[in-house]
Amino acid sequence: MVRVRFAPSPTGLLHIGNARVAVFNWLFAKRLQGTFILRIEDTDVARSEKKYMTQLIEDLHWLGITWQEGPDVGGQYGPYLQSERLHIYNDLCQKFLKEGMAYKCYCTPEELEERRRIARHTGKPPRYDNRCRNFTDTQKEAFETSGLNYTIRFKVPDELVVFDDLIRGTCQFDTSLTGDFVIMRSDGTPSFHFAVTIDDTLMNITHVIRGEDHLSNTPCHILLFHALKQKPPQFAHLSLTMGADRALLSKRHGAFSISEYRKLGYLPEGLLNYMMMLGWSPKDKKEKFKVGDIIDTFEINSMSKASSVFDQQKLDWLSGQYIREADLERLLTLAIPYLQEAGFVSTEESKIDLSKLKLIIDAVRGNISCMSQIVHESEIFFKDVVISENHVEFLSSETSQSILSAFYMELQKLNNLSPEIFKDILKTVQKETKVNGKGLYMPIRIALTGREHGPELYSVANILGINACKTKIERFL
RNA sequence: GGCCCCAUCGUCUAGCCUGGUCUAGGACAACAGAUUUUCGAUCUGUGAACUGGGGUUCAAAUCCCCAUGGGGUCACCA
Repeated sequence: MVRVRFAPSPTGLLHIGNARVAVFNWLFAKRLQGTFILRIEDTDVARSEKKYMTQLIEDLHWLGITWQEGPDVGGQYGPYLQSERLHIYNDLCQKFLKEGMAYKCYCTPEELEERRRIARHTGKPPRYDNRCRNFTDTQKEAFETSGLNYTIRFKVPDELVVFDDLIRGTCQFDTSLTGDFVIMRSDGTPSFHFAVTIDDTLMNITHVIRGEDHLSNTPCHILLFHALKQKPPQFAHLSLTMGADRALLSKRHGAFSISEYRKLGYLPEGLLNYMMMLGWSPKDKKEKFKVGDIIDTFEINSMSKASSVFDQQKLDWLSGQYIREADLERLLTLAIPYLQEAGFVSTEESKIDLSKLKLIIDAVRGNISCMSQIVHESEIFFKDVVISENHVEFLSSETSQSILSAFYMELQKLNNLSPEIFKDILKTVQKETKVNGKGLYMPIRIALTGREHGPELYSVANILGINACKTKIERFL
């Protein structure tokens, strides 16, 4: 039975990079009908916050990712919050200490930092020098009675660690180059390395799928698995996602948190699709695909080894594609909160003209990539748009005036408007003014909307209605 | 700096494992044309890449080595 986990630390918002790791874990589990587990690594007391965990769960659910075991749903291998498992780490640590696999280190953070600084300065690797490892008994006793704070470090044995990575193939590390690392901090909380291996063992994790930033940590973990007398799981290290500057994707690259995208009104299936495109592609080479359709073809070893650059433009394109074919009722539901916030429609849903709204959404959906853009696109239907000076000038030109007045005359003959009627009267205006194409449409578009871009003019006029059209044109005659 | 991973159009990628079918395919973006009597949307098309150097081979994007470049890691963060 395949068991995989996504193990974020609740120290910030879930962003594209992390979420992508969750997605591939989830996909892998689905493909092999395994179990997907959510484990929260909140051992960093200073930075972990409950609200981030809540948000993280919400964001994952929004994307459509579900797990069989986790802090919110329970499971037989719990608890799934590392902060609730401290006694486990502690017991094991005592065992390590007793068996001589670990030792107390009395170096202070300041000393360590200073030594690292010097090492870096002299071009040496900034690793721990294992100095507390071989204290004599009298030295140990002296420290013991001193009451000084200490951390507990793992005695890293010198060996050549070899493992097969599902994505990268055989990887080798010489651990004599690795310093003894901390497994228990002076405040009694476990370090990442320690907690991870213990939990992966106790939770029977069969495959560890994580970012490539953990590749160099893997030998440390394998050593710990050995110390725990456990067979290490299979590893798969995913390529990383970078920003446009080729630096690891992070907050400073902009709005990359999942909740941010949600707030902007991206459709979750679009975002999910995009994240899967980073490092993987389906056999049929389609860019747009539904998760359900590709699960059976997913092979983790076919994933790209090279890191990829996050491309907002492509996300926008893909997301736009989903909006174009989304169910109109669904878009309506999604759009209403944005329109309410903008003050375009009533906060009481019963007072909203839903059929008109649907017309509007259908008219503008081709021009947006996320639902929040509906506000800008539909503003022309709800507000008297301010016309810029350039446009005023443009509309007062001789040809513009002739078109506008001819158009107005035609409107006067009518009681109502439809896309067809609009096209008909434009035909008449064209004949009268001898202007066609862009020259004919642009003055009317600008007079009606105050913009050069927008939905098809006939649907704009149709939605506006005959009276609004008349008054808007009157202003420029 | 040591160690590790990686390297195809500007970007995401196919091809690489199992050399020949690759004058390297697709998508985003860019540009051009068509269509819409309109901008946009849509459709069609164009330009755009095997990092460099050595090998192996009849033949290398594909296998090997070196160089270069990028990234990661070496924390009482995860």
